[in-house]
Amino acid sequence: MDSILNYDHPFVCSDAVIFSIHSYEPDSYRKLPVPKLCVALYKREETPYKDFWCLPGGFLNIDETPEENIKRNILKKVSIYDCYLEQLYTFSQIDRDPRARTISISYLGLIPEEQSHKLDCNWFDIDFKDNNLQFVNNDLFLTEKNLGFDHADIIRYAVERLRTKITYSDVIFHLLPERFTLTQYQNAYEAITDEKQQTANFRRKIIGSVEITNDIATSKGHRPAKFYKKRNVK
Amino acid sequence: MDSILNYDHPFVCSDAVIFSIHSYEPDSYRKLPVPKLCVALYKREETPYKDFWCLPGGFLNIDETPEENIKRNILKKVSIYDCYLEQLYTFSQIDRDPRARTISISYLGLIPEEQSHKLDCNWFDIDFKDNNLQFVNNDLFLTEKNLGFDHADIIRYAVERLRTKITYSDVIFHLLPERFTLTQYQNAYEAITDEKQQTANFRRKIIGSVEITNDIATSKGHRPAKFYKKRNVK
DNA sequence: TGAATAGTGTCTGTGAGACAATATTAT
DNA sequence: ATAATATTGTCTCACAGACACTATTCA
Repeated sequence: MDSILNYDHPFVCSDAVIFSIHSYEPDSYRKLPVPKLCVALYKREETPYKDFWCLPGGFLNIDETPEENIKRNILKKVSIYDCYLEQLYTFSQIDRDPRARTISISYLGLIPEEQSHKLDCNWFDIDFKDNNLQFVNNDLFLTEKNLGFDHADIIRYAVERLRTKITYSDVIFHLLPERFTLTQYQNAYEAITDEKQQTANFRRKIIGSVEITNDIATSKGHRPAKFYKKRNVK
Repeated sequence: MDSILNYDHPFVCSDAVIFSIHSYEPDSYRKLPVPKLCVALYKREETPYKDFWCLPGGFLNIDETPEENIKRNILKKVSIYDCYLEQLYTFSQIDRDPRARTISISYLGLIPEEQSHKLDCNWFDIDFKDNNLQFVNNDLFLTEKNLGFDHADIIRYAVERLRTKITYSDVIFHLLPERFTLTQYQNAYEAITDEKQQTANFRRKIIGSVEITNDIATSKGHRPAKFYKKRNVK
């Protein structure tokens, strides 16, 4: 037993890909009409990868679980104190960290737009150009090469997981407010898949997962939408 | 940087849930007519969990990847030198190993029946009683409590993953021989899901994933089945 | 009234599920 | 012929996709 206790073993860390949807209303500071899937990044201030943009995360202490660790680190690095989180994949290329041998337990996180705007955190819209991700925050434009470590790989993997998962689960509700219009729902879906849906078909597909409320959206110059909420029955 | 290099950090290990399908032909040493999903276990010879049955796995060295590590350990502990493997989940309860703080990167493995019989390895049929797994190898009967560590949790998780995955992917072919009858295919599917399929419907569902060969099975007293193989086009 | 967005109707094809029937082999 | 397993046919229903249509608000 003691023999295992002092052999040279890898370090463990966590990294989280936290997504939100940013809508950019026409009356917003930007004129982009398309809702975008976006990700929370922070700029590293130490070597290695100083000044590169990274996913929030950090080294796992001996007395904490990876879930506790990632929560601690997303609060510290992107100011998010609460969001949906699920384990994604464990990345373990030998050379993924130049400081030491590390493996990273990655997490997928989701947070609704309204909450995301309240945080001291840099959100980057994700553009899917060919097969390469690009990241945009106002005037800041990043490619995969501007990200530290293997974090572009992790984000790519997280996008795939999210796209798959919205087809058979309810996770998309973690990106929506408590009450939402079906257009908001469809916008979120399209932002994730990067594919337009036909409204009538889309609504038939998802109508069973929501229930209508008595609230009605305010709008200008057109018919206002009804608000829905997640249906909680199985 | 050096500061990270000597802090007390968790150990990393791997564990593999390797499945096969055992058919038990009526002329076999057993009279069970139902094909069974089974899992490769070995009996631990050291503390902790001495004499408990465990998944093959071991501690990750500083210079190997988890994939290399799990391959090394399944060869050492259940004599499997080659099989399909994919990462499953990383288990990390604080107290999962009484020796030290460890996290385990788990893998899902699949191996066809003919290969499984050639190995020096104990295969346990899995019975799904209520919500509790039971494991049977001839006269040996195990419940979840006879397994070491959190390995019953890991097996449970692996079964779920496998059940989900056969509905949208081709992984089931890793449990079948190169050439197989559609009855073999259906048997494997039913062993995994623990649910009977209607043959006509099942065949229509999967017929696009296979192509027929010129070979015909040998059989006694009834119509022989045609052999199929995996269709390799996309 | 018209612009703008919300929301619905209909047709078609595909595929799953239930159930019944036919086909082919060895004895 | 019969037993035993392989293999196919038919009907129904649910749902996805394409596309055209109607509804409601404010200016």
